[in-house]
Amino acid sequence: MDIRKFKTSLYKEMSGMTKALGNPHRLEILDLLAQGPAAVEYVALNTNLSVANASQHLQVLKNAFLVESEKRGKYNYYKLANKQVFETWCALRRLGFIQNEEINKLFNDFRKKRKHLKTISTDDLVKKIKTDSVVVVDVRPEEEFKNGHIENALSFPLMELREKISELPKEKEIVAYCRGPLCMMADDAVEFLNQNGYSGSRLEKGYPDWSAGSLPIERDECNQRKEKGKTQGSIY
Amino acid sequence: MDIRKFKTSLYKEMSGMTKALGNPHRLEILDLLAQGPAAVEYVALNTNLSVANASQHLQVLKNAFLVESEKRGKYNYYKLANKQVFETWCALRRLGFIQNEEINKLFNDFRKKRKHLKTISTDDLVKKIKTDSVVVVDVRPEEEFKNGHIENALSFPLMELREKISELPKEKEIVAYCRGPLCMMADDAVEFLNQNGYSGSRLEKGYPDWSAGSLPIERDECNQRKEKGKTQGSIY
DNA sequence: TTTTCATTCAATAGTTTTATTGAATGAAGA
DNA sequence: TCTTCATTCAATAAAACTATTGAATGAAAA
Repeated sequence: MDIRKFKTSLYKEMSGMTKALGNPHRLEILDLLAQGPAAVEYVALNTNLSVANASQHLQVLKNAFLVESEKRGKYNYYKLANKQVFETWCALRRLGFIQNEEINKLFNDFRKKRKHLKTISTDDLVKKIKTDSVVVVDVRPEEEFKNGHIENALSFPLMELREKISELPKEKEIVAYCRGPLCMMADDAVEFLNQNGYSGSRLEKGYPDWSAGSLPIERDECNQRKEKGKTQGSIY
Repeated sequence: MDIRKFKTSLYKEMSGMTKALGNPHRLEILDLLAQGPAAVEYVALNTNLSVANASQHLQVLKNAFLVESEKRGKYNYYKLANKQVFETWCALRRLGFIQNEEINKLFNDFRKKRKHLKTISTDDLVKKIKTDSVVVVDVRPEEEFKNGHIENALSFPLMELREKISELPKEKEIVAYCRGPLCMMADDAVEFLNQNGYSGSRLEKGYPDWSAGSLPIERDECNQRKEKGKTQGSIY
């Protein structure tokens, strides 16, 4: 039947996309690329994959039109193909938390172990920024900060927080944010801040969610440049 | 590293869901279940799968918490686990059409072959219903109509349209709708209507989209009942 | 030109997914 | 009780996916 063939082709083509999403590493890669363009080695470092393996996963995502690549100098930068990719990932993330008890448990158990850290919503942060009652701190690696960050946020990469913490004011609330709800960098930062007499809290979601909500951001002009050997892997 | 383990578990758990979505038959099943609860045999008939195979795919979806099942009499009815499942499927569908040229091509080629059929948006239909200038016709199988349909729509299953067409008024515009944008039943209906001197057009999306948009629907009171041997497979 | 090196390619073995088949289950009806 | 039959289960072979390894590519730098 003609219509059967059509439907078979259509759903098959659709599943090309969903198949590409059906792998834990590729989901993690998408979550990372939501921060901005990244080279293969950076992706590999931050996802605990070998370079060859990361490259292959990136190619799978590329063939499914979920990411695009662009050569800059000797690096090949991959990024999400468009906003809808991030929105779809958000829908999946939300679905996971609603439907899968195990995901909730994993998440809550992990966060509880690290004390009860204060969390604030995007709306609350917007209000607090208006009254100038908070300092917003971006704890992601500097590269990601440069690719785009919440307006007026300060870059305090988690790795450098120990050395730089004294630059922060003790009398203001410090709101830390990171890659997103599945990222624990902001939690680590808040715990460390609280231990040192600061009043810290974490933004519930991360930079990509903020940006997707059309809230004010800033971007480094010359984010093309990349110093030799400067690539800093995450500690995880 | 502790955080690495956590992330690995989290993304792995998430991929349980996306893996279940990574198969063309299961996408088609989800699209079908968006119409309402359906028994295994009905799913099998409408997706061109063997009963055993359909059952297995349904179980995969169930283990991923995407669908739920409920025994009624001797039938096992499966349905989408919640609204977010449909919303996620919509996000994926949208992504497919935005990103995948091949999907667009498939779709447009197929529709062009069947003449240029007039399509109207949900908003337009809402307006036209207010001015009472249209007759809305549900061309899905009767079972699906009974599970829920657009308010005041008439049930004209595609299979019975030929016999029942004379019951429709020639002076009003007839708007046909079906399962959704990937379903071609409404197209078939409109083509047949136009060939017979009616002024037909198809609603762009389908019943589940209408319902998800909180637009007015009706539901049969006694949709539990199912007459023996009444199960009508689609013609595809 | 030669060297360097980020990335990709190609081959492979191990694992997972898939469709098919026929049998088993078990609830409803006779 | 026995029969019916919608669904699930179990086994299997074919296909697809995955991580690993080491080599190949090819553009930038020396």
